[in-house]
Amino acid sequence: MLSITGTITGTITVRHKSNRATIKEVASAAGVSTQTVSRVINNRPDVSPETRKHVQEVIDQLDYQPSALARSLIRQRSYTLGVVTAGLKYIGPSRTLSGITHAAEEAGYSLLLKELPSFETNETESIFQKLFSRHVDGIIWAVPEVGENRNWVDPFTLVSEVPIVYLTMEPIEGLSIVSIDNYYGGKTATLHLIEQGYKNIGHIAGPLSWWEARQRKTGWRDALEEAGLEAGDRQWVEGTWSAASGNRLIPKLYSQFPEMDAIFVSNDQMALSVLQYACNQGIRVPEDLGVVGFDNIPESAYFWPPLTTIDQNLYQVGEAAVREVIKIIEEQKEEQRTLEVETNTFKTNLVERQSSLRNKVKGGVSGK
Amino acid sequence: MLSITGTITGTITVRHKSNRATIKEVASAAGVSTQTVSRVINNRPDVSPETRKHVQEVIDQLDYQPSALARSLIRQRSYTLGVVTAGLKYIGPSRTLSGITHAAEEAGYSLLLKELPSFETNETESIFQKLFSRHVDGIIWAVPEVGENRNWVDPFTLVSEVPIVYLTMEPIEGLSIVSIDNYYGGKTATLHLIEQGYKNIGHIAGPLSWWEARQRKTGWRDALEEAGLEAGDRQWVEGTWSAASGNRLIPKLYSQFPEMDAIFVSNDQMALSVLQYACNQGIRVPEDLGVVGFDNIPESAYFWPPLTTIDQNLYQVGEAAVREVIKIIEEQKEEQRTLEVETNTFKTNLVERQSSLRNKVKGGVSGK
DNA sequence: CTGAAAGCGCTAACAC
DNA sequence: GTGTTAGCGCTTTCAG
Repeated sequence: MLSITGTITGTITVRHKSNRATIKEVASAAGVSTQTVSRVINNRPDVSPETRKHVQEVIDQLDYQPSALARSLIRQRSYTLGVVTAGLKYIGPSRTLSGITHAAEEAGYSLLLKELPSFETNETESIFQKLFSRHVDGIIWAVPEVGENRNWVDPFTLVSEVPIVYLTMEPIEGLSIVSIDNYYGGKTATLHLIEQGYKNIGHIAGPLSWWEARQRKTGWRDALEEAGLEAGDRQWVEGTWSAASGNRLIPKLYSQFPEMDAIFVSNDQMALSVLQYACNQGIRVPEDLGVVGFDNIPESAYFWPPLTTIDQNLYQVGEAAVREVIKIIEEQKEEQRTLEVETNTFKTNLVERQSSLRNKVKGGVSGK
Repeated sequence: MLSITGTITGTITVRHKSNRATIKEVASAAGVSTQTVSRVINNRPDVSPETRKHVQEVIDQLDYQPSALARSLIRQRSYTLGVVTAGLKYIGPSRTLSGITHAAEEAGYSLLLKELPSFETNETESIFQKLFSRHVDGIIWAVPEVGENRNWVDPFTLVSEVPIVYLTMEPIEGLSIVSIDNYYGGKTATLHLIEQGYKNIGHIAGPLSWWEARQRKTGWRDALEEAGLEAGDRQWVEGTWSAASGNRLIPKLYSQFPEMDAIFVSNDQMALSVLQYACNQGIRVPEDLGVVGFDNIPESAYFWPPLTTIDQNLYQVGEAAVREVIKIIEEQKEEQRTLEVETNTFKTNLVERQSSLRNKVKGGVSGK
């Protein structure tokens, strides 16, 4: 899409002096050695109260701020985490990132951010190299597992360089992983529909190259089979996560599976297009068709009818990842040897709204 | 919301060696001085072909990667940009950030990310200090102008330290700014409704502490007044951007302004709740009520009816900000004196969909 | 073409 | 308590 740019150019005199005071300048201004200044800024005990006070005054006056770069170099510790993400324009990755930024801020760590150009890229090696060259203390690999994108670089080789926490992937022994239990989510959604009395439950899956999409689909299938219901191949289709794909696929699914009376859709965007289709075709939701989505995007409470969905707390996942990686970083300082490697899995929550409540009294809009 | 956490703990032997090769090691392994290695990795001409080849082999063999930290220190140039954002969980800020990451990657710059805990915080001073202490070459202040959040620190003082590009704010002479023309967007939306023959056009504004919300509202008002239509105070209400607020306010607006036959809503989420309300009340859109939103979120094409909205290319804004700040960084190396400080303003685009098309033949879903 | 010396800004280890 | 020396990993003089 073309946009017109308006540019107002004004020539103005600006000088970037960039005259940050150094420890040396502070030292000579205060008439002490750099060492003493160092002791003051690091709150070391062995400085006389008067000296400390005096040095502190000079520091304030010169607006001195120690260089984190120089410190990182000598301490071999940067208090910086590398974060690798992908698809920031989607709600999921950015929610996760938000959890990461807050937890990192709280712990006093800075963040070096890289966004992969796509979910499946083979540039992962160079991304890691760039992060290593900036001496990150740890890495959070916040890229969902898609296709072979976990296999470009051997994770164990990498972990030997620096602690790494992986997000959203199939648990592997020896790797630190934080995930949402998507299988549980898919199962919960489907069980809910079964409880509501629906018998013929279809599914619009996400792209099956995604681990999360496969997990959700398996949850759907297992719930049906365990309830003694059919879960055949004609009962599901594979989407791309986009509402456009849902829009395209829902007629196909109906033609394959005409008796369908409920549907578990693998994300809220695609569920939205199902609601739109239903509205267009005069199919009543939830009477003729029960619909459950996944993600609990903020809008879903305002769809028509309000969408029952599976809430996943990705913010929490981001926070947990930061805490986990920092834990490993701190531990490795002490005992150089064995580490507890954990897999943290968060459960999802069912958010019941009108789109699936055939039995109960239909209320108004309910938030999450 | 409470989530159950499942933790699988496995003790495993992992050793983080972190044995990155140094230039010294490469030098002695290759039997040359560190200086020669430095020349090779920086592609300097004055190395004999044989030496270069030999050194390069040793580098490859040792998997040597120069330390960006040490380089930054000595060169007084980090090739790192500070990015300050807020509200990453919203679609706008993360789209902008995505544009920033891609343009930065392309230009060979790393990104240090900070997210403000809220849009209005007075911690801005310390955020800047932290970025300075990491020697960022420039800063992108990607926080929308809300309330007094631009006045915590004098921007001119800051700019004297390091180049800064501000996003989404009222142009100020001497500051480098990249914005969307929200006034134009609001005007375009309203003119479109006028062209469709609507006469009584209401408005749900965003929170007026936001510069963008004020601009959109002024665009709405001016469009009406220039067309000789009324734009009184009873014709608008102030929301919070959330769908919940729209849901709460739309009855109020109707009671203030019963003859309303169209509405310009300041974002798509609130517009969604208007559509839901209309559906509930049996108000036909677009026949009884024309609706135009703002933002063009991906879902808006799948609302019912599909939502006419104003598309703003925030990805492009992010890219432009990176290019602008890098331009200033490079320029300041050469001529220490005068700089061209620019204000870049991008126009918005009207995306016509069913929710406002009373006159034209109603088609199906139209994408952007 | 190549190496030796100095130093970016800071801190660890040792003297006094 | 405080200062001195050395050096994190690299690049920039300046000799040779």
